[in-house]
Amino acid sequence: MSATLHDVARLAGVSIKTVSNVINDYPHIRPTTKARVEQAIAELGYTPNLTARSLRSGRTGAIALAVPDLGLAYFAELAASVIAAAEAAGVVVLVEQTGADPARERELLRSPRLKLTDGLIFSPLGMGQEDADALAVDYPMVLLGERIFDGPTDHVTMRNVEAARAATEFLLASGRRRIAVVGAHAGEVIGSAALRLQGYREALAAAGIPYDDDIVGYTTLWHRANGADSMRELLARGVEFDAVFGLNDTLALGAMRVLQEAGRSIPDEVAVVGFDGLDEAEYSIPSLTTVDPGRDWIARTAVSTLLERIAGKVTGEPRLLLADFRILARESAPRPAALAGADAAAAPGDTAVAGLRS
Amino acid sequence: MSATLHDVARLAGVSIKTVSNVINDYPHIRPTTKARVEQAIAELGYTPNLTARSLRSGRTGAIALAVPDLGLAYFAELAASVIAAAEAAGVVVLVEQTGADPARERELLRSPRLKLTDGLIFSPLGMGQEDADALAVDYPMVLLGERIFDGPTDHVTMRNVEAARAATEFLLASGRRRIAVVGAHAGEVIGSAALRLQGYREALAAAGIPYDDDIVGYTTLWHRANGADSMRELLARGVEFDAVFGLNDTLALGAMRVLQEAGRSIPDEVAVVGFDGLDEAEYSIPSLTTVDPGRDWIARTAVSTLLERIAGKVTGEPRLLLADFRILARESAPRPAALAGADAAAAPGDTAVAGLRS
DNA sequence: TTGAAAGCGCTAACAC
DNA sequence: GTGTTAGCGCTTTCAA
Repeated sequence: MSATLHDVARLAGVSIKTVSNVINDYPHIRPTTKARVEQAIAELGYTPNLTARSLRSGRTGAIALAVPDLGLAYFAELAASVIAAAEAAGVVVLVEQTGADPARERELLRSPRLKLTDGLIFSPLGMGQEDADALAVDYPMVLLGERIFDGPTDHVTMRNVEAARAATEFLLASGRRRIAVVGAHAGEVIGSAALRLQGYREALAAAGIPYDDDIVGYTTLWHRANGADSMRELLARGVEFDAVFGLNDTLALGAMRVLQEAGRSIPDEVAVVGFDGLDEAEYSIPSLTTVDPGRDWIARTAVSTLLERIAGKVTGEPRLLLADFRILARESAPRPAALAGADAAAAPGDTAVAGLRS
Repeated sequence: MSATLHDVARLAGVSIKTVSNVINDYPHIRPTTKARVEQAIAELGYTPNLTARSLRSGRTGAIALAVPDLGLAYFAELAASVIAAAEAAGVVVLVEQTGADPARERELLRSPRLKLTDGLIFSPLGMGQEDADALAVDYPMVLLGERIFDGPTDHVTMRNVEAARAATEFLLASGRRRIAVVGAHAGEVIGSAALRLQGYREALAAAGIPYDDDIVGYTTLWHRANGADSMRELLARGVEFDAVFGLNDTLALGAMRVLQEAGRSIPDEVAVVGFDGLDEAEYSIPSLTTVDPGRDWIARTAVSTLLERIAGKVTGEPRLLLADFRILARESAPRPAALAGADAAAAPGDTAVAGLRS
């Protein structure tokens, strides 16, 4: 089978310690010895056995990422970013799907399979604030999302309230006054839906516009079908609105479809804004104005934060790290003239409107 | 730190072998002994150290999945299916992204990081037939996709030619005669684009319709923008067509957008069919008729085949395993009456039209 | 600058 | 039925 340190040492005529030193770039090795060892390594095609190294060192060089489902575009793109960031740091990513099931999420936290990794980036969708204690695990962990706050671990997330408020203000600045919402969750206090709805309400309040629950569509899930169903229900009820704020892009795309079927022109009759900055929002018809909540920054920061904890470089209190956001103005809700000055660097064809320091 | 077998053995007053026996469900243990050990395990919160077990047993309980990019919907959905299938089998999945770069793909095959896994499910997009030899690795591997055939490993893939031919025949049966293609690759012989184009040509030939390269759009990538660009170019050239076959769903969705911008009604003036059976094809406007190439079966089969090789249950020649496909008829190209009898079980709202035994 | 040897936590012969 | 023991391949004191 595969060659071991002993094989290399024997061939090079040195001890395994010397070979180990060469592999680990220990500085004080005589160049001739080093050359001889490297020659032997090449000759045998030796690669270190990472399992053995892990057992000895206590580090695996792998991290785990737990998301609800890679079939959900947001989490697929998040995972892509996390894996890319991890690779740049030389670690590998083990991906788990929890199906947004709180029981499976809790179970995952205690799973022995995590022993194969040095730490976990955890994006729960089923667990809630009442499960905060379950996050007190004995391995490094970084929490994502907005299901649980003030937990015992580092937490990297987005500015939901501010970003949703900015999206709403964007519509208000466009002259819209009856802004429907798609994707609210009844009774939720924290969680993406509640926080984004709060931002929406803050913007309305600041503009002196009363909140009207009649134009708020409630859904349980955030799939495209839910956005479509919710919009159908709004139309069926005959309520009036001149804009729609989809609490995520998928909902907004579903709602947009139904609006078009119903013959409402976008953005003339109804402007539509989503949330998530999904790649596909750029290619819908019409292209979807959306809030990029800083997904890529979140991924990179989650990885670097986790690796710092693993390395023991940071040992203080759990930190809350918040990403910048920006509004990507597209066809479904063009940038109002009033916000023209707020332009900033953005993807070609996009117009960045707002951003906060993290 | 974490408790070990020794700790448990000491607490239970037995040897570590007995503890090991209990953990591994060795049958011949006295019930009282077993109970005592289990009590000690619970008391200490013992979980086995999988790294140590791996070193000893030579198995890690993890497999690797290498795909181009999780940002591509097809691969995200494939990964979701693979992870689900692996979890059902009790193994965990380490996901690598190669960016479809042939150099990175070749490098990955020799990466020591794979030592952390028992085998690899590899979906190359950059490597080609000329790299077949590079697939001769010394660990179990299952190949996906259609970049390389007759390689030294098991290969699980779809019936590209037959499925594309069926999609084209579906359009022909609808009375379409000028079927444009979006996403062809110039000079390619194998690979998804070439095989699907071949199926298209076979269908035309069987129907006695001459192939016309003027209505075949060539692209390098298969993103939505490429489908849009390709369609724009077709429209600009003023060529006539009454249907479009997108060589994947993403291309078809991009093309559909441009058709709508140009005022061509779908499916009346132009029928559109995609390929991949992506979830999002069901929610576009109009919903997209597409070929489900059996992605879920491919994922499950890849996992089970790999695990069989790992277990050494199978040792024969490399196998080629082909998935069934079916056409999901939707709004962009309704099922022609001539194919009405071919209906079969399918997702609600879908109409399955064709399928082959694997 | 290099070597010898212990041991990470577990499994699996082999003994009793 | 249960205990002893020898490693899996590596890192890491400690000596030389």
